[in-house]
Amino acid sequence: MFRLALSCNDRQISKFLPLLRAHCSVLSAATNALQITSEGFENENREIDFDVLFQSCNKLHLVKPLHGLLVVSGKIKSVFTSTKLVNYYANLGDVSFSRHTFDHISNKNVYTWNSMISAYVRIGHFSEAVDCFSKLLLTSNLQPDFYTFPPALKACGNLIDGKKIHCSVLKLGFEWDVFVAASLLHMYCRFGLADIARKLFDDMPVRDNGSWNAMISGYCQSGNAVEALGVLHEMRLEGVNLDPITVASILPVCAQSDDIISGLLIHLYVIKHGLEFELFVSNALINMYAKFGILGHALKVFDEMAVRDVVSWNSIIAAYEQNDDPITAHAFLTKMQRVGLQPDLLTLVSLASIVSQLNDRRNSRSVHGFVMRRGWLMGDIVIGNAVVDMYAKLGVIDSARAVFEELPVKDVISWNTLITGYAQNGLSSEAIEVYQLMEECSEIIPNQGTWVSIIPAYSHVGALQQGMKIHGRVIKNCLYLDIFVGTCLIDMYGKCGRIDDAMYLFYQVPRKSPVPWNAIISCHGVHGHGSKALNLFREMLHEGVKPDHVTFVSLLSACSHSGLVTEGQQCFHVMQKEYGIKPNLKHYGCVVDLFGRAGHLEMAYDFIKSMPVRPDACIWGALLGACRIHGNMELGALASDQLFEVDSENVGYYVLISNIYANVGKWERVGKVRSLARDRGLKKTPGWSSIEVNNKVDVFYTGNRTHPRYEEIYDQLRNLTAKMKSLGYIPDYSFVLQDVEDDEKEHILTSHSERLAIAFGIISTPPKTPIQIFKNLRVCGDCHNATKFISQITEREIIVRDSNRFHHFKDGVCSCGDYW
DNA sequence: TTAGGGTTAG
Repeated sequence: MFRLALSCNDRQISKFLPLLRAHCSVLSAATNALQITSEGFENENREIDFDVLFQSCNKLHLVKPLHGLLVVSGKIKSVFTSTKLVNYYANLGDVSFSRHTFDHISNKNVYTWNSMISAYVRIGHFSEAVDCFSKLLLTSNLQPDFYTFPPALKACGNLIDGKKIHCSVLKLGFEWDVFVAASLLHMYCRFGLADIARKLFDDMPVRDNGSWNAMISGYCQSGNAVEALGVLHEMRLEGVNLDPITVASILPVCAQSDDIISGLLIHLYVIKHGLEFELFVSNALINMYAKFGILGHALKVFDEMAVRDVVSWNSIIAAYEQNDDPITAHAFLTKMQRVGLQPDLLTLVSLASIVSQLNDRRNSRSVHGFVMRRGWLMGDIVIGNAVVDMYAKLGVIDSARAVFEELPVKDVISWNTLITGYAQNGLSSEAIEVYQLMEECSEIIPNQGTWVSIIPAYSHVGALQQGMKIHGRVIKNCLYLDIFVGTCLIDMYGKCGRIDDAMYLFYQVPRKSPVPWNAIISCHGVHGHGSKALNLFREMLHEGVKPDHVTFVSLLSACSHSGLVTEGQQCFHVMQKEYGIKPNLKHYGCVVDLFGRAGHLEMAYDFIKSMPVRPDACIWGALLGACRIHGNMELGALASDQLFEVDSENVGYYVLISNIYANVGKWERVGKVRSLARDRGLKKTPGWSSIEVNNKVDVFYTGNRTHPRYEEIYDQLRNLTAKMKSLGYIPDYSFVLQDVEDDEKEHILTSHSERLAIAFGIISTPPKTPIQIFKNLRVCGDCHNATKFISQITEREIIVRDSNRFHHFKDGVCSCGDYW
């Protein structure tokens, strides 16, 4: 409309005015004012009274067309009037109209420029604001004033520009203007030069609340929580009262530094000084309580608010979403829409997480569509990353990848999200590939999140050498004392068989939280060092660290791997009685495993029957696994019946039960189970083993003949088998699950993936050096026996990690004592 | 007649 009006000639305009008046005539007071003004416009060649015009046109939504008419006819002579229009459009959020207006003002003054700069800043278009500021300096003959600097300082994107602006401030003598000074303080803090800010602050002749707030929020935004609280303390000592802005700045600091006491005291101050009905304050309180996990307090603040904006709603939604209550979070979202508030970008960020927590694949598509239709996916990286994360968590990793590829800008979090997505869906090789692609982008600098996502992927495929390289970089970045990175490294060394290194690292990292303890206990567990795991648990208690539910999973599983039945039972008891931890299905599964592995199959079954919750597939799976080890076909059949009722999709269980039948030669039943699996469209997970030689991971599938050195590998295996037999090795055909002749059975056993990997290790590493391999499923019993012989013949230490635990072979024996 | 310092995020 505006553009249309600009292209009108005088005749057209005079035709348009009566239409305008006719339109206005339906509205009384405003219309009168408009009528008088526009008559004045028509009859007299004088400047229009814009204030009157504004008031009336604003109500009628007619500012734009009138503005067009007035500009064209040259009625706006005063630069103040036209600049006012720049601000008018900016307040409407229509910065392109502001710019259009701005560009048509021929006699701009500094007020005009200031208005344009701050219009850009207000909507966050900082680079345009900086451009505008530079043009003011370079192309106009005007000088900036003290209104120009605060928005310019807010907009500047780097320290160099910031310092230039500071010079300009000094030259013009605005340094001690409280507004300009606060902006300078904030700018220096933002770019990590808090000491320069502090010096300026100390030198200020006059300080107001804004100066103190700038210091506090500056410290806070550069991550210096302690200093921020320090400034707050000084402020109190000088008798300055906190205003709503101080409170809204400091509350996130309390949350960030986990300082509940300060948070509560500030809330008390808020109530005492009547600040509790300030919107920003309430919103900040909700967020703080949510971070502390005190949802009751967050809800109380929310309930008592007289006015709520979209931030309030987003905050209460995120509070529940981030505290594992997606259902309540979603209920708030529905309420928010019911009161007529439109969700914004951050609402959708929460919704993406809610949908993935609810495992709701159908609605994930709607979220994606909604975000795309609004154009947010292309414009904002946070929502883009949230959508990638949503798909990854739902296991729809191809969609996650597709969204990732389409993001116009990718930051380190986008990459970390995708790497974690692959790793957590068991696709470690893909995770590693993506990480390597990321390393090729020079503009992306890996951070803590990157290490936490890539280290587990390396440890999953047993790439110790690659993992150690990452360890080196972590040390360089001083992140080795970070609890999360440290724990990943402990886990990696443990899973790669380097338990001493894991222990060394464990004693370096902070150990106040149970997280690193859980990792080291679990490491000892999978190595079959049950007593050591129990000792570590006692040490943990001695150091005053409170165990959590994960600690007991690690501990129970450690006991079950080492056959410590009594100790395991005690742990299960202590967990409930002393620590008040209600057992979940994982704990129950460990106990079933504890009894089952030790051969107490009836005890395991009785335990399942006594459970207060419905057993899931893992529970029956544990019993079935135990039946496989101890060859109990009857109980195995019972377990599998129950299993297929709760989970008929997991192919592993079909394999287990068919193994039990094959073991006792019931080939007919084997055939039945297999065809059942086939009918349900399930394919057996192929077994593979991997080995890392010279920084490269080689993967072998059973019977694999595609490896470039396969002939040498099979030669090596033939030689070994001959030597093994002379030492008393007898192949155990019960591990061959096909009904074939004995010759063929021996060949099948020899080409199991674990044996191919071991043979490859023997031919490609120096004699007598240790070999470490990884198997994705459980190691086969015959291979276990064979490896004992191989370790004796080759005088090598052979470490095999399977999906269950470690087997450490040396001099013809295994550390697990054949208990696994 | 324009300005500072403020709450939510992957």
